[in-house]
Amino acid sequence: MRKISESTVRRLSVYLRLLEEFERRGRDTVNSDEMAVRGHTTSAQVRKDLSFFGSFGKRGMGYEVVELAARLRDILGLGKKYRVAVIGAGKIGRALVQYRGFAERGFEVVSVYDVDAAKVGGSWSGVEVRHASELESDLKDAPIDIAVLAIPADVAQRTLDLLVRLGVKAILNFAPIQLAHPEDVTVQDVNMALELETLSYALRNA
Amino acid sequence: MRKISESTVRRLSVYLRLLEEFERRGRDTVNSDEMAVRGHTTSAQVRKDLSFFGSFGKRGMGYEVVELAARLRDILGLGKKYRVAVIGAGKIGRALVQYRGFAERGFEVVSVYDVDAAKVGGSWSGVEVRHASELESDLKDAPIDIAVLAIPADVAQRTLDLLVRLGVKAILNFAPIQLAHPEDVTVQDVNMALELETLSYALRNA
DNA sequence: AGTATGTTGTGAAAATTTTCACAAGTTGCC
DNA sequence: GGCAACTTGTGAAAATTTTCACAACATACT
Repeated sequence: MRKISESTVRRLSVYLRLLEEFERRGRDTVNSDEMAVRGHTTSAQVRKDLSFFGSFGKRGMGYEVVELAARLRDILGLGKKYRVAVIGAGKIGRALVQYRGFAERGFEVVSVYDVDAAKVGGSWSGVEVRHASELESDLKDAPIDIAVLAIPADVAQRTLDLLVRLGVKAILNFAPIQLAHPEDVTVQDVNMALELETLSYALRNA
Repeated sequence: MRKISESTVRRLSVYLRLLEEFERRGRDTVNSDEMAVRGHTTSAQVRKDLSFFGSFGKRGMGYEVVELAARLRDILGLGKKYRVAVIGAGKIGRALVQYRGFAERGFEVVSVYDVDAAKVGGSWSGVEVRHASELESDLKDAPIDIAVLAIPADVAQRTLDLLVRLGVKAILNFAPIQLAHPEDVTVQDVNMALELETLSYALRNA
């Protein structure tokens, strides 16, 4: 398949969010223009994005909400459950474990790791906090699909290297640092400093 | 000034993070290639990004770390302090108020708002939790620069409309929904579902 | 059946972003 | 001073992404 750009994938995710809202409201069909307005894009862009994967609409009519949502979930790989490990039992780690949206979308947090003995052994919303030293043997017994790095910047690279060595291919990184990683490993950064600085730039140049 | 792309602004932010690390380590100079490797881009891209704003390097030598960092802070508008209000005293709101990186970069959280009477009146790290109904009069007395939306999706649009009416021009949105807003208002979305789905897509198509 | 209206899917054009490639400038060394 | 080694800054080329524009359908109504 032709390489799909990250922008397109992110927009598909946005479209899916809208479709889910329409599903809840019981709407039957939607057209590309409605999706565009909500996604801050254009109807041509919506149709082009979808066209990379097939032809899901009906000329003159638009798209069936339920069907298109199902197609998008399939395209985005949301058909299966993912096992997630959260590394770092600080505030971000805690907020993530408790975040309902995670489980709703099939991302199951199976364990939390930390180096702080005071936290190890506890249970957060039914998820056990384990010592970081057990990560290696745990992952050998029961591999995970996604690791969330919610640890300080100065240990993030080292931890990522370990995770890569243990075969993890997808990482959600909250540490405010750019991590080096092999090509076949996907790293998504969530970086508050970056978002704030983008706002700051916008304000300065308003 | 020629319109600068959001990609460029985000990369500048990434470069700044690296420069700050080098400042701490006491490094004097850096060249475009070192910045490129750490920012997952190319040296030509680094130089092009900087060239939109001026010419900060010295041929044959690279860039002075301290000077370039200062220039980037200026470009990104980090010279001034920003007054931030957090709307929503849930888990995300709490994590944000306690997040040190915020204050470090000159983003001062001046208050937190919620509708839950049980939370109102409390103090989080010295920041008072106030009732949402006071937002309007508070902002008239003491305007804020940035509002952080850490509230459920179904009240996010309504709240954004209010904030816009009160003159807020920059919003950091944690609600998993695309918000409509005037052109002169900047909205930055932090959307976990989106990041997870990007990872999911990558895993599926690995 | 024919006409009017609406909307998709998609090549082609336009716009934007990234990469290339090299002249110009800087330092260090002999 | 002259030569070698680097590295920036930047037009031009290449690649990618977005927008345009319209033929191809689909439905509803008379």
